[in-house]
Amino acid sequence: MARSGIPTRERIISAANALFYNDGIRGVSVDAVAARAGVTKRTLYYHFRSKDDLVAAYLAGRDQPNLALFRQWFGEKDDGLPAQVERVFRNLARSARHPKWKGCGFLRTSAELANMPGHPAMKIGAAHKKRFEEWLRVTFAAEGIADPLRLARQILLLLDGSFAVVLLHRDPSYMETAGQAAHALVEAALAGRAKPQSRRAR
Amino acid sequence: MARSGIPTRERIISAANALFYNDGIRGVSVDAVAARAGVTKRTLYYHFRSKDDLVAAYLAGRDQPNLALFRQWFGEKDDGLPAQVERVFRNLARSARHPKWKGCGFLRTSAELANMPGHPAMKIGAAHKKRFEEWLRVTFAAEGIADPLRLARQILLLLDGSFAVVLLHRDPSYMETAGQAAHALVEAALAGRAKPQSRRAR
DNA sequence: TTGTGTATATTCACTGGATAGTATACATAA
DNA sequence: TTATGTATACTATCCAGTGAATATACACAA
Repeated sequence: MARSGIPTRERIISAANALFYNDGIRGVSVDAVAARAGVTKRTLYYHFRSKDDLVAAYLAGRDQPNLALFRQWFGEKDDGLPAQVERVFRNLARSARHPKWKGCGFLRTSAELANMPGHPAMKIGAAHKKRFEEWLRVTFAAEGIADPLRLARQILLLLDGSFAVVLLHRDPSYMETAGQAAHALVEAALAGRAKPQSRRAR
Repeated sequence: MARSGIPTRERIISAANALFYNDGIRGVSVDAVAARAGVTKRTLYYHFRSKDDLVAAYLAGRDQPNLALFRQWFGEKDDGLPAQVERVFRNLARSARHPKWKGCGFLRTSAELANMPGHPAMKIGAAHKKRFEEWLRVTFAAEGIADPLRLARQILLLLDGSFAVVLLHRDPSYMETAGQAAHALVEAALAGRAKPQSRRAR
């Protein structure tokens, strides 16, 4: 049972989240996670079979909240597809200005574990990005865009590119540049569709 | 002096390159680099002050060859800016199909060392990407594109995005998708320029 | 109400191995 | 003989994972 109100397992994942996101996987010891969670290492190993298991749980815990945030930014206003997509980038730029921001946890973990393609964390990261891509694809398809998967992937590429570039340069304005590119690509795709559907033009 | 023809320092950097690129920075011990270079650890520490110093040398050694490769791909044929830019992505996709490919060493290192913004490797990585961006900008400016820096950054974002995405999904076709997006953005920028300069249209 | 068994949850103390970096000495060439 | 380069052997620390015991909660019988 938990010492505080929050169950032990949740506290461990929360500690892992803070530490892994900030310092990377190999940069954080299991002892450090246990200490931050206020638990002994042996307790941690009661709840998680191994460090790899803990890493997987860390990423799994970021999946839904992340997607929800993107959907929220996108849906804040119904001001047309190009503007909605661009708004995601602008909000991301705002997040990236916070000093604790360290890029995308999924991408950073996959970069660190690139030599272990079968690692559970890699699968969770890939699945997360696929879910994001699929959400974009469905959204674009509903607007009658001719090749919604291609456009979804192009937006994803700009998004993940901006994670990488901003992490390197510490200059969030790249995210606004990416947003402009995304705006242009979506607009061009809308202009090329067969019959305008359901939405007034911007 | 070197045991073989190649000087010791070069052999160490070459060993570091192979190991760090494949397994990441924290995934490789100094002992492993020394062993691969056929040198004792003490010798390594004669040539490099610390592991961080070695990491910096590893990245510095990748800077020019990388840029030269991009320039070569771009310049293979003079078939118009959009096609030239897209060819870089297609060649990159071909590289990415090799089993030893593990993304961009600069981006992966920056992802791993994201919590050490002052690390020399971060500065070298940032400088490398800036040099690439600047080469694109100059190239675009010579073609009379209105906002060459913005276009250069958008191409860079697509490129680095494809590094990240392909590393995660192990699906190089994303690079071709990125190339198509880059093609479209360059073409749109060309269409919008004031007066067509120096080059026949495609 | 009290006792008892059992599964869950947690702790302390430890192991075996890896790791970054060093003290010291030896070799070789200008 | 002095600067450069290389080797052997060492230190101090950290780290993933484990063995064995203990504590708590709860179901159920007396």
